[in-house]
Amino acid sequence: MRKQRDGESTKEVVMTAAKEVFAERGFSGTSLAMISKRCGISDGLILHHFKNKKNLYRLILEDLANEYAHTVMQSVHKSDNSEQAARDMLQTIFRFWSEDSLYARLSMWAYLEDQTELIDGELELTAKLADAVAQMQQAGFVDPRFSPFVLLTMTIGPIQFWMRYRSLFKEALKLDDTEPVLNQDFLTQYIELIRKVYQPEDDKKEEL
Amino acid sequence: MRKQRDGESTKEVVMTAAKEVFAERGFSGTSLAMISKRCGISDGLILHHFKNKKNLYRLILEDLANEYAHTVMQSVHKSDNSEQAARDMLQTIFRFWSEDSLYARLSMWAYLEDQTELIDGELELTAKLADAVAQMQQAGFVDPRFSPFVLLTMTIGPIQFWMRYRSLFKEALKLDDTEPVLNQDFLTQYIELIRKVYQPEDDKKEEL
Amino acid sequence: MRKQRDGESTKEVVMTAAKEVFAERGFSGTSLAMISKRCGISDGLILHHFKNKKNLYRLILEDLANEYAHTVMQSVHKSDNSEQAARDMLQTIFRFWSEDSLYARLSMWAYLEDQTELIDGELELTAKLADAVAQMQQAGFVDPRFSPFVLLTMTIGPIQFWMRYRSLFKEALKLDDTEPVLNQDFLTQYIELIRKVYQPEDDKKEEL
Amino acid sequence: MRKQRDGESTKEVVMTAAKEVFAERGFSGTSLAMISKRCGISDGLILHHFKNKKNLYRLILEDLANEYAHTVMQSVHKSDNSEQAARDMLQTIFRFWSEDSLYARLSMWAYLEDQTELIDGELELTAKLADAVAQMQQAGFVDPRFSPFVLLTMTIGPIQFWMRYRSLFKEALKLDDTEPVLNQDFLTQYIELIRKVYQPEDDKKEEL
DNA sequence: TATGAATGAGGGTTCATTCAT
DNA sequence: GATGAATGAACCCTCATTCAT
Repeated sequence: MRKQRDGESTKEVVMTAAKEVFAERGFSGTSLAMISKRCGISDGLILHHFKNKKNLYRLILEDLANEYAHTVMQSVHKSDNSEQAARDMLQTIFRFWSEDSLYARLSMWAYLEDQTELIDGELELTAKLADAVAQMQQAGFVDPRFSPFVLLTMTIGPIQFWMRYRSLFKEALKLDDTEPVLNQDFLTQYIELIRKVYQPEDDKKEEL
Repeated sequence: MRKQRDGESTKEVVMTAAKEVFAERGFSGTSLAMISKRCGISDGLILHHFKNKKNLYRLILEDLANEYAHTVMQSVHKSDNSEQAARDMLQTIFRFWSEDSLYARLSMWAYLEDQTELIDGELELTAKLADAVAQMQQAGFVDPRFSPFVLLTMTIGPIQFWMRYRSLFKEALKLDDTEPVLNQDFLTQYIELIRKVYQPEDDKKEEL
Repeated sequence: MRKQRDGESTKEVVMTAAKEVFAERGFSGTSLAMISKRCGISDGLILHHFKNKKNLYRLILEDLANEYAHTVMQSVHKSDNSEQAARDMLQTIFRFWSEDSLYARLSMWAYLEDQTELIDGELELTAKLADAVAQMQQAGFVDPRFSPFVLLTMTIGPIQFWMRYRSLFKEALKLDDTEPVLNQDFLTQYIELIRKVYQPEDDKKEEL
Repeated sequence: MRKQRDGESTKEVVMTAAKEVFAERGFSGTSLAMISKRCGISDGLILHHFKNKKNLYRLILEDLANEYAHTVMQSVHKSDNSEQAARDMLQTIFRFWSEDSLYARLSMWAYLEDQTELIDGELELTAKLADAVAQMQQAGFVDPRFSPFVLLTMTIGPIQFWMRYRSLFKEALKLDDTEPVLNQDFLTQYIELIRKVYQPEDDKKEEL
């Protein structure tokens, strides 16, 4: 029994719980009863505040999409085309995907369940990132032979893959490191490889 | 009405239909009625053959895992550590993920829904692939500074990412090419980039 | 937000809206939310003023019953037993049923839903009308062979039937007239027929 | 628990019960639970056989409409334009409305709840009846000054009105007769009045 | 007076599963 | 092997009503 009568806080409590459950079981695997149970708020009240299940889901996805876009965008804006700036941006993206597994899972669910809200949020972001890459190409920092979206694919793809398969790797390869160590290890090598990927061929000659 | 009394063929028909529907809507988003409708076999009979819904799902995932492992393994075994062999293997993997979207989707569903059957199938495979990479490192074909599992991540991650986001890229970057063209285009650049990733630093010096 | 703090006007606004919705969808087909939406007053406040849904319905029916009784009664009282007076009364009843479809519908709903308030209102009225008919019989204006309540049935029954089926007739008989024309047309013939019904047999002989 | 496994009989049982409950409380006032309770068949099974509530309702209305149309039509076809035949038809209609109150109530509910199935059934019938009246007018049996649909209104309207208000009359006029007696009494007078209504003016002259 | 937060019951419907045929 | 009748639980949602503000 909830007698606080504070709609705004109730909404927040529900959304937090819902975000978790939706991340765990997806839209159709989640019942209002589950959310209700997790946050102790009757499903009737949840519907009262969010109209219906789909709408609640939509709001959560939008929320998350904004958060992601905002975080990444900020690190893009701060970038001054220096290598360090680029490296920082990669770390931001990496952290977002790795630290908040909610986002990674919800994004996947949304993709599979044809819920386009999150995806739409990533659309704009992708265009921006591609643009940034193109600029870096013009500035001569990035290998110009490859199209920006292929480079982006080479950049973000491994991060998502890593998030999904790291525990599998641990098992398959009988690695003993703890996950944070593994993560750090991966990140170091990953950044070095990304450097290789983006590096113009000319650089190598110069390096010699 | 099916009166053919042929259990085996019935099973196959059901599994084919179920594979499609499960790939589209996941486990909890799929009802036996949907499968029944798609293959024209009463849900009663489906249960008769497969005991219950979960079991049907499990069988499908196992089936698929075997198929994937078998296909990829074959291209690994044919490999003679030459660069061409490596390139062939990448194409095989790429084709598997891109041409049979069923596998890509089911694999994702299984991951999200904590259904380990598919993942287990990929486990063994991953170990094999990592092993192959290690051998290539020892043979001097692959940059030895990176651990095999990071290299694998750099290899397969982009493919999966591409599968999922290619239509998004098309929209975001206002690309006019048809999807097959886009695919081929990507594959070409991707292979070149992978070459860059795997290439030992020494090679570059030699190249000069 | 209504902050007028005028209970009386609020009540009226609610009742007007409620009357409409109840007339359209009956008691169990109407929700407080519908009424609330139509008049812009929160359902909490509606309950505050009317205690509960049933009570609101009851009040509306009573209201309407009074209005009907009052209107018809007036035209009965003005009657001086002349044929013209009788004709006027018929027109009054006809107009009430045809022009204010709210009454016709609510009366039907009330009957079907075993809500006796309206019916009770009509009870008293019916007795009065029967009495009037009896007096006209004694005065020799009306065929004395028939009991007043059968005559009333022959009088009001067709009106209600007409209200309900006129659009059906229009369609079934492919009549092109607009509804007002159809109504007027019907009324003219109807009054003539009612004259036939009430007319004492003797009159006809006299007519010759 | 029903273990008879006879779909056809189950359907019948459900429809009989549903017809009663729908007649009592209308569509939106009836819950599947009520029907389920009355016939002892789980609501799940009801839906299994009838797809959904609306469909069940529709089937019942169609059923009833057919029955009514069939009954009345038969008595029309037997008619040989004689007065006796016409009288028989009236009795048929009267009996249908008075004996099976289910029809009267369901027809009213359907009208109010905008369920057109029953009404549609009556449409065709009305056209047929109007046609029959027109023929009798041409044959000189019926007063030609009135349009058939007004005459029909004068005929059927009172019957429906009577069904609805007879108990009210009993109370208002303090009649002591039992309802069957009252019914018979009404029918006799009603038929005589209808005779008056249809009778051509000429007849009266001839009568003299 | 007026709102809207909160509840619990019940609405129609879907669904996996069992079982008689 | 094959069907579909039958069930009961769960699902999302609506609703009348209560109550804190």
